[in-house]
Amino acid sequence: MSERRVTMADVARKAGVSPTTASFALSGRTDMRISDTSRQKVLEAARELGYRPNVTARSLRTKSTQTIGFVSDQITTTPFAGDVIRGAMEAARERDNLLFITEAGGDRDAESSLVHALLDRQVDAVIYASMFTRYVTPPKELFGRRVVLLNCLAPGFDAPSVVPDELEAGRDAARALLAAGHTEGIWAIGGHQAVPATPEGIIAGNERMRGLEEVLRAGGARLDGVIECDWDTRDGYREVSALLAAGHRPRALVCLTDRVSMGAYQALGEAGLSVPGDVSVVSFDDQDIAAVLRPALTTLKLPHYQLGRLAVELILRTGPLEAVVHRVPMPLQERGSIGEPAEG
Amino acid sequence: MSERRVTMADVARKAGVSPTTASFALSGRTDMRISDTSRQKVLEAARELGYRPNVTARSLRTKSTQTIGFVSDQITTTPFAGDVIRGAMEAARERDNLLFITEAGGDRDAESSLVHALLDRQVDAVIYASMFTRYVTPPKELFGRRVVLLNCLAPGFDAPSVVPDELEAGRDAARALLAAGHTEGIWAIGGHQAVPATPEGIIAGNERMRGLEEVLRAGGARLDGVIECDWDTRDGYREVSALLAAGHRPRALVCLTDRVSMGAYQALGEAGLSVPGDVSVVSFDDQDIAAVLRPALTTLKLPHYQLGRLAVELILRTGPLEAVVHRVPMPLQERGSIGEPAEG
DNA sequence: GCAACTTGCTAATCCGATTTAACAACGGAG
DNA sequence: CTCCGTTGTTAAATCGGATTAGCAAGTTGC
Repeated sequence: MSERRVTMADVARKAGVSPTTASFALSGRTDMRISDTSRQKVLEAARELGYRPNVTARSLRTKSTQTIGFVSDQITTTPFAGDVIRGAMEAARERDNLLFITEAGGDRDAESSLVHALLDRQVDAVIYASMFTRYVTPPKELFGRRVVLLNCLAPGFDAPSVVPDELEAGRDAARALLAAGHTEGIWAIGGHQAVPATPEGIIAGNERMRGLEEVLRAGGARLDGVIECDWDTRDGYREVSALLAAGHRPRALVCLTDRVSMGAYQALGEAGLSVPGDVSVVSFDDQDIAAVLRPALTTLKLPHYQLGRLAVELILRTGPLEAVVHRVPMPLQERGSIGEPAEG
Repeated sequence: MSERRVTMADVARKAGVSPTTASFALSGRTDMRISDTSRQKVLEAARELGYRPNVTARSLRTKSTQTIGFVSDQITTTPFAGDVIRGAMEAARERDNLLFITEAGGDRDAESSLVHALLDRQVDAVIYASMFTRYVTPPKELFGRRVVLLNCLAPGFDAPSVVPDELEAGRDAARALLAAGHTEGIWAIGGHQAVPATPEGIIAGNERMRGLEEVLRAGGARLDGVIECDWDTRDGYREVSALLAAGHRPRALVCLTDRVSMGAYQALGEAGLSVPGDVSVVSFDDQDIAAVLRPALTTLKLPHYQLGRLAVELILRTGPLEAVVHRVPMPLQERGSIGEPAEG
């Protein structure tokens, strides 16, 4: 990229010392004896020439490129991507690292090819990311490499995972309802089980429900029903409409995702029921719509930024990576959709 | 990253030739005479050992890292980011290049620091991107470097720009209305001028209006009025409500962005006017909401993916980059919001 | 039969750093 | 005065490839 860069040799020449001395002076190693005067001369020369080390050349010897590869199935479409990448990027920058961002689009061959491209560039580690929490099988090229699994799990693959703490989020949803006084008339919309159209429910849905049921039961509250459905707005609308049409009068809805909540709002509105006056709603994910709904939705936020950040922080810790599952808290975004139980 | 890689020396040894011969055989250069038998032996050995060249080491000599840096002000929040990056990434992959993605968050110091980090890693070129079209001053570290400006303009800075063709989009909006028979009762909402809260209007707003007015006039149509306002949903709602309250009865609205269109829909709905039966609406940007509004919005799409793709394609073309402004067409997304003029 | 070319291959350098091994110069101990 | 240990510095090797220069062996031309 044009204009010869200043090299260490240039600095050494200007300072009147050998490249070796310049190297030691610049790296600031104390185990090699460099006089203060030499060190000053080198530092001064480097400053004047605007010297910056060539990371590529250095890495040839040191084996460290201060570079991390990021491979995901999808970075576009989803609201997930931006914040995860920003979290990873900021953590990387704090330690003078840079990120190669790639996307395989779910294609195994593309994935292998991308991992090769990353390894050919000697990345120090690879983040293997999924856009929703699920089980994955990383490409064989990653075996034995320094890898962190982001938002996914791979039993048998020797690497740490970083995932949202869905179980605790389920508990927190229950606690939020209990704290507002809800003990009956509670329904869950979206259910434990994933149906094919909602693969993101496989892990998230199950754990949210487990946590929810555990704390409700311990708190002496009752879950009147669990409605299984896909995780889209129309599903929430349809199921809640049906629920009301069947004569049920819920006091609180636990919607397994914000899109379902949005559908629930529509159904409740049509039935003349207000949130949270007649029915409280607590949700999960904190997607964009959560804040713009009226009333704004109380929801347990997927900690995208923190997931990205922690993945990089693990990588940059010294020492080998342990195959542990790190669960990142999903903070409760308290907004206006939970109230006291309606009378009657 | 663990496990010694296979080097070219390994391949040469296995093939029983010198590293030099192996290098020539593998690079497939025809100007160096290598016998077919030697070439075969080398290729065979490389295949068996699973040899892959070390791009980092190679770049030390060749000066090319097959790596491009991407610096933007913001990659999160905005719907812009995902598609731009995907376009850039896919174009890069087609030519065996990888992207360093960085975000400066509008901070000049961070920007300089990031550019340095990129240059230290010997990137072949840098894409300097803005999240909305505007004039920028790239950091001085980029002077004399191979740079493409994405979605921004920098007069005096010797680099090509890639921007949406807003002027032609304005013309196309006019053509779409003319084609449906509209010649009067046409109002523009969002105006030419940017107000402080809507910096993205500075360039986009002006050019869209210029194109619109030019073609409407040439087509014998009349623009009844231009309403200046910020580019948010509430602004569209307020201005269109006011317009109707003042007794005007528009036949077509040209909304300068989809968010304004959404507000206009609300105002029209409240006034009992239907789209497109009573009032046609044409818009710009094609944000997520455009497709989910009822009726779905006919809008001129910001070509994010194509912008990213073209930026990389320019960089990967051989030869010097010319400081030309490349305008990428904004395709008309024909949906349901334009109809024949209402009788009246 | 000998110079002039080809052909096929390799030794040696280079790219820009880091790191190992060794070498002067000096001071103190014996 | 020699031996030895410090101290400060540098020559040389190394990392993994690309590239230049040159060297043998075989062909061709006359």
